[in-house]
Formats: sequence, structure tokens, C-alpha cells
Amino acid sequence: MEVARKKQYVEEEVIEKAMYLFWRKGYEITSMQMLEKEMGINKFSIYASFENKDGVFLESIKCYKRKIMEITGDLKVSSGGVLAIKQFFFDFIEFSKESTLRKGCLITNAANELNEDTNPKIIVELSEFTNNIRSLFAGKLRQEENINHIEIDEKADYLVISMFGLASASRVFNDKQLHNYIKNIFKSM
Amino acid sequence: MEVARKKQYVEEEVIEKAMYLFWRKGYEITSMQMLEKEMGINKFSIYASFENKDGVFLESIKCYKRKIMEITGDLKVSSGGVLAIKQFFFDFIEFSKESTLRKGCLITNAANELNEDTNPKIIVELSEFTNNIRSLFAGKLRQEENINHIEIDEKADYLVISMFGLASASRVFNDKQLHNYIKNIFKSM
DNA sequence: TTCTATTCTAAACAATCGTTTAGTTACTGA
DNA sequence: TCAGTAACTAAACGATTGTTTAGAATAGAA
Repeated sequence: MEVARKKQYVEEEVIEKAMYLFWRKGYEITSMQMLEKEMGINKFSIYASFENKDGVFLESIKCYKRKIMEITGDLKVSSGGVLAIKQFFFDFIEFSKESTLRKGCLITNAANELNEDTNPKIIVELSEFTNNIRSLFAGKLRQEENINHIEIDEKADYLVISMFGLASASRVFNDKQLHNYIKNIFKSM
Repeated sequence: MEVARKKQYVEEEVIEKAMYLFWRKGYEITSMQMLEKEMGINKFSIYASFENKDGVFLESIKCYKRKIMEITGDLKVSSGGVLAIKQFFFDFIEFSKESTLRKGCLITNAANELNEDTNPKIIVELSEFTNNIRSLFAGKLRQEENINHIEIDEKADYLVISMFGLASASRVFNDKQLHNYIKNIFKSM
């Protein structure tokens, strides 16, 4: 492929802007027109770089995953067991904050928009995300001394669903309620 | 107002059909064209009875509330304290079942679709629903003997958010995971 | 039966949806 | 310097969005 005119944008940069738009508005409401304005590039360029709307969304999910991994980065190396997970929960709801309105979690929001016509590629991306979080939690739980190994999978599942619920609830409930919720999640752990 | 030609449909009946469509598809995806087909009446009749799309959705939410009240009806009269709430959680996820696909909760789904342009009337309807559930749970908790009265509000809040999370999670996780989740919710109660 | 009020059908409305394309601009290798 | 190629702008595509409207059908009152 020969070199001609250079791209006037960096794909990693414009997809981050798209990601935040999808996050705030949701998949359905977000239109190509809005993406055009938010990403600061022409529709032609969007289609050239990402194929179509679903392509932009898929890359947005991957971008979101990278952001989450920045938070969970500490989680992987540090010790702390269950308490480290609890701290991640607090970090996670702070991460979803935007002025007064909460955006929840891009993944959770997308999961709640699912229907029988949803692009299978998107479904795969979503379930991969929950699998990653699950094994991350399971790894942390194994640091605990007094834990039955059979219980680890169950507890990890419980924590993943709790986090899913927390993300969803964070769109409607206030800080005090959410902190109280986290406190209760870990009461039985 | 004089009587002329009679309505060929019952509003309570067609709104129930609309409610199930919104529940399955979500607010944004559901179009007037789809509503026309599902409700079995012409667009003109829909607008005559419910003003506009938001009007149909608002009535659908009220219809959904009535359905939920049928489940919680037992909850109000019977005793059983926390255990009664737990049973309601199980009933609730069964209620959201539809063949293999789960529809979650109409209210929760709508809450997850919220953005800064959402019709305020819809937001009011949603928060009223959570308030009703909260006071229902608080009433049940007061049946428990060994409970601090200051704790009741906190625990009721915790249960409401857990139910919200359960509804949201039920769209992605399987029966076994959800039952495990419910078990863990009540472990600390 | 005739008049009038209401509900029906069906077509049309402007606006927007996701996507494509024609034509211009900008860069590079020869 | 200039031909070749990729990226740009901007307009257009058909389909569908929520909403409205013109005209036919139907009912009860006079």
C-alpha cells in the first residue's frame, strides 16, 4: 500500500471520545451524526477506520476494558484478598462518576440494552469482560487463608453479579446508598 | 361529549401488549410501527388514547407496577420477615423469565436507558417504584424481632439495590448463578 | 332516515437513521 | 515537478423515525 495523504487523526484518540459518548448515551441513542461531532472526524473517516457503527462500538468496548484494567492493575500485583476487591468496588463507582449524572458501566449498560437482534460479536465482548473480572476476583479470593476451594467459584460469581448490580444501581441511587450497599455485600464474605 | 362510533379495543388490554413489547425490546428500540402491530390498533388510535410514545410508555410502566403488586400482594398480608422477602426475590426472577431469554425488569431496564434527555415524567415513575418497594421491605423487616430500628432503613435500601442488581444481572447470568446470588444477599441479614 | 360526533384506515409529513459515493485536497515516490 | 494514491468534505442514498391529517365507516340522537 502506497503512502499518500496522511490521516489527520489518531484512531486511539477518536475511539476514546466515541467510547465516552456511548457510555453517556447508550448504544441505541448514539447516532453516527453524534459520533461525527464527538470524534471530530467525518463520517467517511469513521467508516474507513471502523467499518460501521457496530465496529465503532466494539472498539469502544475494548477501549473501556483498557481503562478498567488501569484500575484493576494494582489488584493483580498487590495482596489484600477480599479487602482489595472491596477497594476496587469503591474505585469502580468513582470511575463511573461524571458531574451529577452517573454513567454506570459501559458493559453493564450495553448488557441491559441486549435483545434478540443484538450483534453476536458484541455479546461475545461482553461475556469476555465478565469472565475476566470473575477470574480476577477468584485469584484474589485464593489469597484468603480460611476459604474452601469449592466456595471460591461461588463467591467469585457472587462478587461479579454484585459488581454488575452496583454498576446498574449507580445510575439511580446516591453515594450514601451505594456505599451502604458495598458494606453489606462484604458483610457475609 | 356525545357518543358516536364506539372504540373497538379496550385500553387496559392493548396497553398490556405494549408493556410486554417495551419489556422485551427496551424503550428506544420499540417503534410506533412495532407498537401498532403488537397492540393490534392503528397509530391514530394509539395517539388518541395515549397522546404519544412517551404516553404509551408511562401507561406501560403503570401496568407493570400492577403486575408486580400481584406478586407482592402476599408479602403485604403474610408474616415471615426477611424470609418472605427472600421468597419474593425468587418469585421476581421467575416473573422475568420468557423462554430462554430473560427480560429483566421493565423498571430496571428503563433506568439503565436513562440519559440527560429522558422525559422527567418517566424518571418520576421509576423513582416512585423503588420507593414503594423500599417501604414494602421496611415493613417486612419490622416483623423481625432482633433488629435495630435505625438499621431498618439501611437494610431496606440494601435490599432494594440488591433487587435492582438482580433484575439487571438476570439478563446475562444463568439460574444457578442467580440463585447463588440470592443466597449470598441474605447471608448477612 | 338523517344529522352529527367519534373512530377507523391509510397515506403523508418532515426529520433523522446508518451508509455510500462523487469530487476535492494533500501528500509521497519517481 | 508531477503522476498516483489515500484521506478529506459534503451531498445524497433509501429506509425508518415519531407524528399528523384527510376521508371513509360506524354509532346513537333527533
